[in-house]
Amino acid sequence: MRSDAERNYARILSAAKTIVAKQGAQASLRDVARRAEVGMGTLYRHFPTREALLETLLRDRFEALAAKAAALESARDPFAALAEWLREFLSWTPFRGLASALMATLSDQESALHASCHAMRQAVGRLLARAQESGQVRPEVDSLDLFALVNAVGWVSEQAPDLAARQERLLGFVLDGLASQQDDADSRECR
Amino acid sequence: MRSDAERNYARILSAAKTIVAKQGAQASLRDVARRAEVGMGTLYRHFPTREALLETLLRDRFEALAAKAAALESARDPFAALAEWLREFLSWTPFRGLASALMATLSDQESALHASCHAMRQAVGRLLARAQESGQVRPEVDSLDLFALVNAVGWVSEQAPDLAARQERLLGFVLDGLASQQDDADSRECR
DNA sequence: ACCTGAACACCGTTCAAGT
DNA sequence: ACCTGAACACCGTTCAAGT
Repeated sequence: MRSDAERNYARILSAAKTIVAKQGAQASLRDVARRAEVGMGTLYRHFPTREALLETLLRDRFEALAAKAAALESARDPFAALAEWLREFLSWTPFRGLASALMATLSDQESALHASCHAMRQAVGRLLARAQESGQVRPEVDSLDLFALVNAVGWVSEQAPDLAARQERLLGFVLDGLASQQDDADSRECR
Repeated sequence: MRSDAERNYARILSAAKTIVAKQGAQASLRDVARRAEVGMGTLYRHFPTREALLETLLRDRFEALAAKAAALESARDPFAALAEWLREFLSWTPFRGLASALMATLSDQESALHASCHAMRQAVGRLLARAQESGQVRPEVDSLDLFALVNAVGWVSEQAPDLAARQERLLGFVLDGLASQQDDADSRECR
């Protein structure tokens, strides 16, 4: 990579980090180029799609989360390990629209973000399987359910500050819903 | 209302219904005006904001859902009644972005959609209270939790067709999470 | 190789000019 | 009273022209 290209690449990423944090995933790419003091064509040369740019902003974090999941595989309590990973996942909210961007990667197999997410999803899938083998999580739950629900909680938290404040609570409800149920529907009536 | 105004109002609504169903809540207002064969100023005269247009598209349904909730207040099983209302709520998916639009009304007290939603939220709040009084739902859940979580499930369903297919399943998990829990965290371990 | 920025086709919003 | 559509300031994307 030519030195001016390398410099521009770094400037764009730095600008994008700021602008996307402020404006969300739908931030103006023109604003990014302006802040990076770079022509629009330069931005497109380095990041052919908006998604490629977001992927570069997110990649490191996904790798870290995948590593965290791998580490938690040897935890004593598989359910607690799963819960801890999910809390960790939700604790990082780099910009509005993240939940939506992550869900979009499910359909779009070609995208850079899809690849970036895949290892992480595999790793948390193993955490889920362990929690199911130990009988703590309902056997019919799969990793898509889990990924969808945790992103749903993340999405809710993006919607309003007072909902962000409830994030742990809401995750708790969802986790209890995924946990093995001891009571059936009948016993719930008139207790 | 002058007769040409009345005609334009109806044409705009009809066009909006089609375009918004296709493009979602972020549909192009220009496309709506074009399809209605109306100038942009006419659209703005009748619907000063995008939200006002959406509110008019949604109002009847919200009233029906509020009425449904009121009717379910006298049901024998309050938990089943709540579950039925939530399924009914989720069964109607007029366009992408609905969940987001509904959540936005929470912060924006001035909006037309906020008013439209309020009666419905009150009504389902009473369903929730009944289910709590009967001991079927955890006492710490409030109606904002419930509204957030049901919209979260609706949002997930907007993200991909195979997630829409899981909507009932996901709602089931969430409902079980809100239901009174018989087991505590310790008893979940190594069962 | 890489960068620039004008060009193009869109968009939301406003408002002078019409009837 | 209501309607029209051009005008304005944006946007994403492309690409001829430069170095």
